[in-house]
Amino acid sequence: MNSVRVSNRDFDLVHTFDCGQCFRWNRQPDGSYTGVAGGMAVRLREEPDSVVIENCSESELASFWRRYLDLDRDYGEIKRAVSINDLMRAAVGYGGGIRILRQEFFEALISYIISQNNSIPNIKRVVERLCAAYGEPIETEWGTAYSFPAAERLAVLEERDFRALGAGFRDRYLVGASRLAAEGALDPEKLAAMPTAEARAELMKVKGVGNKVCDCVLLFSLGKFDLFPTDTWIRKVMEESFSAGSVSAAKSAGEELFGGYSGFAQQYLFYWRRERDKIK
DNA sequence: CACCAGGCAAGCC
DNA sequence: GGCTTGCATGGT
Repeated sequence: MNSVRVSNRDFDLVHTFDCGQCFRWNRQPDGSYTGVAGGMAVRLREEPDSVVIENCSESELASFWRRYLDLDRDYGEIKRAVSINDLMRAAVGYGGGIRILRQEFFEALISYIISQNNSIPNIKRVVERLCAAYGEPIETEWGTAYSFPAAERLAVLEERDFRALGAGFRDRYLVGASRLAAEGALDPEKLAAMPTAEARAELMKVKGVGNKVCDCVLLFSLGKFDLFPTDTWIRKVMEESFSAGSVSAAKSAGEELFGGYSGFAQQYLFYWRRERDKIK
């Protein structure tokens, strides 16, 4: 099996894959992470001076994984820029190996619709069932993996099919979003090219996509780093540390404080605050 | 049993 | 614009 080696500078597998931005990267007993993207299944492993990507060729690294893993961005610069106070220095110190993945648009859209009023373990469970039921199988050395289903595949489903996967009341949103995407009404390249505010307005026309889901999709799949997705955890931390209590106040405060680095700051804060709560 | 989980739409004001 | 309520499902 071929593998490639990349720098581990500002890149930690636990931080990146368990910070909450993605739902389909799974930590293995040996500490490696397996996942699927771009129709490819790979395994990442940390070594003392590098990260090894297994089941990946140099050309696959160059054409896909380098961008997906955001390996060409200078996170040292980002971390300096968002370290505006003691809280942010603590959060950056805690999750300093986070990289914002460039996830595929349709996968992010469906996953974050499922995420609303849901718990992360349950989100992962439902997404995994969706892939096992409707994705393409990929045979690997560590078992059968499944790609995230194409929009065309999900567009023929009915509400009851999503309900059978445990999606609950989000079933009708998933039907609608899948059909819109399959029709080409949601073109990720067009959305990516739009100014952030316009892309938000466009994506929020989808039923089941509100402020928070919209921001997560645009941040985690289209690189709209000027967004500060504000969920219960971020609202909490902004209330505690920046006295911005409401969701809208927290979001605008975050975006004013961090500007084009809002998405990175949000992710350091989210990971730090949520892990801190877990330990207690 | 109640309450919460990476919220949202609809119905009010 | 902002506020309230119901919502499938699984966990504590």
